[in-house]
Amino acid sequence: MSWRKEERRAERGYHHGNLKEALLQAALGLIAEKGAAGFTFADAARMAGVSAAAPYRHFRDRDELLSSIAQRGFEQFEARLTAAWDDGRPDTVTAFERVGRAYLAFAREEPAFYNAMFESGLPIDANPALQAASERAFNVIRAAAERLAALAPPGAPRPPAMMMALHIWSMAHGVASLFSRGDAARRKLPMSPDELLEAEVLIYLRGLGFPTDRSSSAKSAEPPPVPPEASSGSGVPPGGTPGGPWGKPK
Amino acid sequence: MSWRKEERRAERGYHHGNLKEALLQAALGLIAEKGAAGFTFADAARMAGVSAAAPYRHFRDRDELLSSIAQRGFEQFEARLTAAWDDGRPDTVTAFERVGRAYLAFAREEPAFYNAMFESGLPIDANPALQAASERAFNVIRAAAERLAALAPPGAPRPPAMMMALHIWSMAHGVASLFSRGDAARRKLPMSPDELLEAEVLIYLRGLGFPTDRSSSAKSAEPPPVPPEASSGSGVPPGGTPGGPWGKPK
DNA sequence: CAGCTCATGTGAACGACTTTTACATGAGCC
DNA sequence: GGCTCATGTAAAAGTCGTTCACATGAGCTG
Repeated sequence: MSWRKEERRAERGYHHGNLKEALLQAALGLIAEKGAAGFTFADAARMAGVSAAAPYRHFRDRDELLSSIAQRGFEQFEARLTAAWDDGRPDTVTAFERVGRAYLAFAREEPAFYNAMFESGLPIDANPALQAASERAFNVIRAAAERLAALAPPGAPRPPAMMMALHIWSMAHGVASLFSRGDAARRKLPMSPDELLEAEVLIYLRGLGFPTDRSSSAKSAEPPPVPPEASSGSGVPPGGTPGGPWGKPK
Repeated sequence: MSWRKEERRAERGYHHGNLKEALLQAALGLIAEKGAAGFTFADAARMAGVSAAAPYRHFRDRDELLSSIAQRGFEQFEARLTAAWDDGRPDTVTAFERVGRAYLAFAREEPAFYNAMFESGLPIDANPALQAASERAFNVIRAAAERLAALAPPGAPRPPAMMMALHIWSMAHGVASLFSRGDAARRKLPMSPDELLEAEVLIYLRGLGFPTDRSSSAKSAEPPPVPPEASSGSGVPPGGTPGGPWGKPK
């Protein structure tokens, strides 16, 4: 009937038991609340109920805590993008769009992670592990772009997948940074950030010669695994809105 | 033969004479060097040769100095975008491209301003003057988009200028944030940020139905078929490179 | 169980920063 | 010449990041 280690330690004697994790969680909350710049090492310690010196047993300094959070962020980011991509189902363009929305959703729903990853000003390429994690996340977009490029329409030249990936990334990051968070999010837009990005990507893909209408999707030589009956999934409809990527052309 | 005020004061007696300006300049240098997060009020004071309390005669607090810099940044930004736009000369698309490059050039050449404006985490919409300045800068892009939308090709529906402007802004900001500065700028790209953005915008415009080739400028409303000859061009020719917005279609 | 050891936490201390307060200086005006 | 007010200084309080010597106690070893 003896308690297991974690449970006993959680009752906080002299030794905290989970301090590292507790600090990470506390920091996550603080960053979400006040930004990575305003986040304070001492505050995290206080929130975990330990002295200001305790965190140094688990992190070399404040920056290492921040890096740890960014690292986790990139891992979760990668996971979400991978899930959204779902190996290109039901069709490549739809899945691609879903990745874009997942990007925005992550920026919106995980402001602390996003902040640590992209807005904290910490030198990503100084930390190999961090850089690798960010690389893995980007590779999801890259792989998706690869698949998209592979089914380039017959008439058009095949665009370099790497370039497409960088373009899509910059669009998603730009929209997320400018409109989907904190400051400028209040800027009154004619459409939601999700719609804005979706339209942007669709127009871009059309510019590359991809058919972006579900109706005209399965023409030439690519795998259309799914009949055109659109799943009425929740959230944003998977295709472009009827009438082109933007609402009312008139 | 008496010296004029400024000159006498510049010799620094008890009163500095230009402290406000000196602090702004010092801060600009410090931010360019160590980022807005690392910039320190005390350091700026030291650099100006005054005590740590002196700056409080000119700025309510550290944030107000930062806001002042961001404000100036937006003003210079607007000026540069306006100059780049040059009222749409010699033709709308060319001028539009130039605005994009001006955006990146500003981010690259004025890292301190750009940092204060977009990466310092200060609440832009909390300061009406700042918000207005940022609005004015954006309006340059908006006006350019308006002109572009006005000459929409006959076949295609006319895209909302506001949406176009937001799209272009997000592209420029995304490329600048991700690839054109500090951290991830080291990420090895297949092309320069300038080329990346140019291709992105050109593909986007083509997606809207705009002719993006100078040669076939006033034709019809479809993506022009591309001859397979690829230019291995260096530099960034102002139009789309012949052979499409990217280098080697192959 | 005694005792050892090492990971983990504490408290005190240092220097730097932000901001406030009381005081000093001197430029411009009568 | 003297007044006054903008602009500077020094000192102090409070916070942070960080280090160091020391305390605690969990888990092993016998």
